Amino acid sequence: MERKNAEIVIIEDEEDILELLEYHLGKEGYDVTGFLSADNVERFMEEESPALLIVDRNLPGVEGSEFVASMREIGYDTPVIFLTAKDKESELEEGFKRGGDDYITKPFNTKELLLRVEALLRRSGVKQSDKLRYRDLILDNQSRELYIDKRKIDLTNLEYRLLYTFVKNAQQTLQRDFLRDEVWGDDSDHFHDKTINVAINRLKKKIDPFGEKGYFVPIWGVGYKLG
Amino acid sequence: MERKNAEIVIIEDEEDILELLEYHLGKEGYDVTGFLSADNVERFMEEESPALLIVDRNLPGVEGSEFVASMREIGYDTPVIFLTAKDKESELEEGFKRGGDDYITKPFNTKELLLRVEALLRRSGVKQSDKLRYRDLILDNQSRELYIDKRKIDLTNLEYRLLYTFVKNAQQTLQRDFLRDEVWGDDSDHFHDKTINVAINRLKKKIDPFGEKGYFVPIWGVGYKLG
DNA sequence: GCAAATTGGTTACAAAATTGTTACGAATAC
DNA sequence: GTATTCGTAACAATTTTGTAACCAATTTGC
Repeated sequence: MERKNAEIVIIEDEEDILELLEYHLGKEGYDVTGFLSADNVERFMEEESPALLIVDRNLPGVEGSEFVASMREIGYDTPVIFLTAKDKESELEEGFKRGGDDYITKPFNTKELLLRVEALLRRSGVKQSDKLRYRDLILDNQSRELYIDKRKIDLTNLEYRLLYTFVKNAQQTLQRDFLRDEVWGDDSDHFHDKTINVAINRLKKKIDPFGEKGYFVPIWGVGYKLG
Repeated sequence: MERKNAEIVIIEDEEDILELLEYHLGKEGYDVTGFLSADNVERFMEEESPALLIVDRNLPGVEGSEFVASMREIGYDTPVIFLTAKDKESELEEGFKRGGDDYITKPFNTKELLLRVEALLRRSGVKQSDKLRYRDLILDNQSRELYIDKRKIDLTNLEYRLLYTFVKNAQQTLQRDFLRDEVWGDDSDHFHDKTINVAINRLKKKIDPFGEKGYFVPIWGVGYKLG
């Protein structure tokens, strides 16, 4: 069961460790955002609702477990894995008591960290996000949104279904008949010649206003293909 | 938040360790049942539905993680903490992959074990009885009340369920069919077109009388999404 | 090569589909 | 019996999408 693409926030003041974590988690397909202190994390959480927090205990300013406690206080139930160099029993207890779910001591084994992240996401019931990618297009099928370079592009229902069909069948030439059945539904009796053209045209304008990317390549007499 | 009296099953073939665990967990108020092998555990689980399993990896007969995997296979989602003398990375991975939630190596620190048991019970337990947040909305699921900026907003039963469904599935586009099933119940034969619209409309007016916050974004031809 | 034929591209407009709003009354709860 | 809740209906407002007309590009037959 894959749960990749989940959004993970890391709060860690040691930059090399932060980078290491970002690298490994990113490679696994998680969407990682790193912070060097807890300062702006609350605002970020309001906006993004990440699925998991990895928090260093020993942060500058507010201490890690204090931050988590205050998050719990105001109602956030986001799963937390504490990270710490210290190994003292009292600190461990404090971390759990303040709402931590797991505890990993530095230096940590990367494999174990990844396994614990996965296990915790599984247990806390994070919904698997299914995103489809094609070049710089990211189709988030849960929110039914299209992102290009992290920018959200509004699509109508028809446009979304159309683009989805193409991305789902990337590398293939989609015949007009296929598109009609798949996107418009095969019950349509009178199907105008240019309906597909116009729809693709409008889609093109939205995702590539300057016509420089050539997403849709017409295959003459057949249909279209992603390019 | 006390979660004592929870029923815990321990499967451990070394009798002295089993006794030690039974003693400490019992002292904390848990209802503990020990097994020396996985043999009769499945039947016990059918009868008692324990809240947590503590499973030794190195059991006589069926290996611990195999047992857990087979439990998962037939639908049990009971949280599992593995216990093992071994510390090899491959075993760790196998344990997590087969559905374990946590991993403690022998000899273990009793305090840490108790903390991890508590944390896991907390996480897997009363998942929905807490507070749900979305932006400035706080849904207290115990009292079934909505707070906005610490001010209580009275909602009807339907309105609460509707809002709950949205907050529970924030970031997702909820299709009309889904909302009908989830909020109104799937037994409704004649479901009027506009029922959802009107309900959302009323909810909107209550939580955002001036229509300045845009909580509900219509997704044309699909449904609604929190915005 | 060149013109005719065929297919795709573009634009504006109108129809169609969907959502928003309000009022009314039946059902339910108090 | 009164008040609240909620579904229904009618109508308004909005958004989307198909159609048609025309232009551009490509292929085909000669």
